[in-house]
Amino acid sequence: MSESRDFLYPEKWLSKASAGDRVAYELRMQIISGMIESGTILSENKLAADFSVSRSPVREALKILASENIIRLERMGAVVIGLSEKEIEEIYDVRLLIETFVFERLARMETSELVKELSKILEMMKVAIKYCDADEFSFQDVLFHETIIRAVNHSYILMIWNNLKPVMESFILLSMRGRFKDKYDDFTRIINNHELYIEAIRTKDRNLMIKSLHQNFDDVQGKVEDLWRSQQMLSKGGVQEND
Amino acid sequence: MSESRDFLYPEKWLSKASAGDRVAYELRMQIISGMIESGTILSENKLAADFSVSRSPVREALKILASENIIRLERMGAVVIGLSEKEIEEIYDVRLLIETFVFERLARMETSELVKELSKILEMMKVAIKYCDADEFSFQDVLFHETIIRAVNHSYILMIWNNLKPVMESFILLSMRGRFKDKYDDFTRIINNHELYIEAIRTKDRNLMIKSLHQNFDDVQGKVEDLWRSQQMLSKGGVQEND
DNA sequence: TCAAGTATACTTGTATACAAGTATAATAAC
DNA sequence: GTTATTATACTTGTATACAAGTATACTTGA
Repeated sequence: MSESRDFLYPEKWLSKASAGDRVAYELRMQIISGMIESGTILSENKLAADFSVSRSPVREALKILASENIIRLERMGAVVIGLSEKEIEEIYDVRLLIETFVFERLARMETSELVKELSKILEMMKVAIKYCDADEFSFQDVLFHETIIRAVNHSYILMIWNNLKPVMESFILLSMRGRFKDKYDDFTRIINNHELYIEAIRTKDRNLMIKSLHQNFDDVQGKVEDLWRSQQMLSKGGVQEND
Repeated sequence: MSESRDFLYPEKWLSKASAGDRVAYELRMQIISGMIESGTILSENKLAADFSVSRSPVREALKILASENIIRLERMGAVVIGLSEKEIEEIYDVRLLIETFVFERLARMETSELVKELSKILEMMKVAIKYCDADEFSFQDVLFHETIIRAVNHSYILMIWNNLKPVMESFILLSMRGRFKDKYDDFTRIINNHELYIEAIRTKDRNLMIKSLHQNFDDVQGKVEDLWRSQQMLSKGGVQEND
């Protein structure tokens, strides 16, 4: 296949990565981009040949991708699941779940340091836009949310994030690369939303946070209704001291 | 070390497991039980020798345990994290998060089949109690919650569960084994709580579900306050249609 | 032409070998 | 005695080899 680029995943992000990680990152990009179609059966030997490595790192990569739910390990071969609309919605459900959880914790913490950190990342994002660097922009975007999540110091919430992150990162990366071509003005909206998010954290305004979070999802995907449905789910999560 | 049993994890649950899985299951039990102390540095070679397998399955096991957050892979050796009070609270946070999410979905579904399934599992639990089979009881207990989660067909929520499950299972297993010795009457309470849970699903009574879920956590751990704190977190998760 | 059995070319899982890197300990220089 | 350097015994990551199992295709028999 004569692709314009040899690797979909930014090579400079792989400087210290092992061969297994490299295979995982690249394979993930190929799956999420649709370059490898859902339903395809992957063979360890074939992948090893394609990537010019032995089966060991390939096995490692397949285990990782299986834990991320984008492939399914079966008796014979690994079946590609990929990211359909359903999966993307589900990822948003989970992001909404954990970021809402995190926000509740933040509301009881000193957040001035975090706000400063986030502002810095936002500046970086602006620079990335200025120089049309989609990859850098995506990196900072993911970092923005990771920084918020890390701030509450919750190892099992972080565990969920770590499981979700690679898929999200790949998805955002592909999405942003597309937008830098034809929807350049989207980015001012994205920046505004992130500013809203920071403001929500600063003032501990829960509603503002939910709003900006939803708009952020919106920015990546362009769908609204389902997200607000999830949000309604959470809003019904109250219990009126029935004890 | 002259333990009364050679393996902590029930061997009959490992009938189709690979050597890597076996090492993971057993190592996890040893870590969670405290037999291997937090801070211990595990060596691949030493573990391979201890378990009489090669490094390949050991590496696999360490990767699994690292993704479950009970060890941390570093440059030289794997450092045991284990389950302190903090981690247990965090696991409960996550369970509360996902089971609440799941319940909201269930509230909009036909649940008669699920209720029937859960009733069956509950019967099994009763039999396990009758015959003092702590392992079987734990198995059914975990299955009970997994059945509920699977019912909503949400692959990314299931992904979180799959990551959490082994640690939970081990923890419950150890906890229940202890109770069958000295706190036998705890089990009638546990059964009651599960009946409450089923009733909550049947009648789609959210408050009842939250109540029984908390009592269930309570049953495993014996702590209340922190759980109700988490619950309060969720209850403040509402948004008043600010759009 | 069709059924049954066998052969073959796959598959996974595990063991082992090796290369490259890192910490510890022992030795040498001062 | 202290510091610097070398040697050694670890470590991880990757490649390769092999055993056991499974699906496909082919052959053999009717």
